[in-house]
Amino acid sequence: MVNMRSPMAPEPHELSTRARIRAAAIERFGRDGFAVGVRQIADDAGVSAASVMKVFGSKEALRVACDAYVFRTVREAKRDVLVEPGAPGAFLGQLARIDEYRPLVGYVLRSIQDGGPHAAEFVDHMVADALEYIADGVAAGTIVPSRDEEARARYLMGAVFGALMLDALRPGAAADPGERMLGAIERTALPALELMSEGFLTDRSMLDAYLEYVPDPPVEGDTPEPSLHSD
Amino acid sequence: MVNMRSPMAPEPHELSTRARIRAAAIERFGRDGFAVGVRQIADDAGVSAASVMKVFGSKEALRVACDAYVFRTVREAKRDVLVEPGAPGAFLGQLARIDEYRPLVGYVLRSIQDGGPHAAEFVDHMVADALEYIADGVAAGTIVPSRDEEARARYLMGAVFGALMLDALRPGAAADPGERMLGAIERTALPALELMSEGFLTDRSMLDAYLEYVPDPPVEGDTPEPSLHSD
DNA sequence: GTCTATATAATGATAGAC
DNA sequence: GTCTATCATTATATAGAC
Repeated sequence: MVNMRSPMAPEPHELSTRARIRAAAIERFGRDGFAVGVRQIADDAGVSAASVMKVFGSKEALRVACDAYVFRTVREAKRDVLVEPGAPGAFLGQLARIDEYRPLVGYVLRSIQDGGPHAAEFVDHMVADALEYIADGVAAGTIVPSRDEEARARYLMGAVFGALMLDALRPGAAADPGERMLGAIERTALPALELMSEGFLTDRSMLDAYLEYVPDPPVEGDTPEPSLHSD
Repeated sequence: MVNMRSPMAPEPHELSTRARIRAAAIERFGRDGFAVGVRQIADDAGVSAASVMKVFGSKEALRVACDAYVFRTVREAKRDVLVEPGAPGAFLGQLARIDEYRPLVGYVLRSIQDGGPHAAEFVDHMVADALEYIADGVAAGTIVPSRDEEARARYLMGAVFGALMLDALRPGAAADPGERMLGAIERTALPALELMSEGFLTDRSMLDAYLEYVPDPPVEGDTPEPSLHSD
């Protein structure tokens, strides 16, 4: 295993004040949203609100620091995951470790829910990454090609975060704030895998009707005819 | 056609103060989120902030009134849509009318993003409705059955709202706040229909691996065997 | 009923002692 | 560097004139 420590605790015995505040902020922002006060974060970190301002300068600067840390850590984690080949066993093995990244995923989800430029950057980068992985799968023959790969990658990203968002709203979800991540994956994995493996509609009449209604993809740029058309 | 007027303007020539404020609040809440101030809503409605408070009592009460109105209107709209049989032509015909409901959909999306009990109620009801429609499709043979219908209905709802959420974040989306709804549908319909009609993975090894990993659905309560099973 | 003016509470941010 | 105490702003909400 490449990385045993939790991504939230770079030094278990002692963290710098800056790192401790940042970890508390990621946790709070992810759990309660960005409207949470600096005093709450300061309390969680065991310092005063004035110290938070001294260290980071402003609440916005604190958020930017959280963004940068989450962005970098998630990126490294994804690289680690992709070192393993895409066999189903490895896929399931990674699932068991995802709880370590629960605060990070919660932060990203909150950022997307909040909207704004921070979220747009997160999303654009994740969509770009997903496009690469999906292209590899298409080339390897494990993934069905799409008429608009970018739109599909974006849709799948939206499905992932939308499922997490709605799972957090299910009856009795607010009671246990620590549980979320793995439980949400488990409740989401089955329908997602079913949909991806077995589909949803039994025939293509809806898709064909739409393709006739809009012959070429409504994307702004290019790719009007993917190479896989055979009619 | 059952309802030609926009659902936001019950009386084009003159609205009551209460209805005018409520319409402005739905628009603002949906566009900018619930952190928007009462002053902004009052300005949009052409009244003072004090009048808003006089009429509704509090900002929370205003939001509750908006919730109730949106909930009721969306419910009526869905019933109108379902009067038509589920043919692809009717489906596409309804798409052309969805822009009328853009403020309502925007409000619901914001409510879900915001979280809390309001959103939970919206979602639970929509999932329950989706369960019915999907059950009809499964019975009619147009929809593939699932091992956990409720989890799938919830996942599909999450995919819809997640796609809308991410579409609002795409590069250059904030510039034209009025465009959103139909454009988002168009950019989302193709990958959604592809996924539902043609699937995503070319074989079932991932799904089978998951089913071996977790043989029975991880739902908390009941419905291990819905009555529509025929085995 | 609608307004102006104000009360009250919470926020981000700053000053200055230690 | 960290704290207590405070400022300035903004939010919801209220009081009272017209």
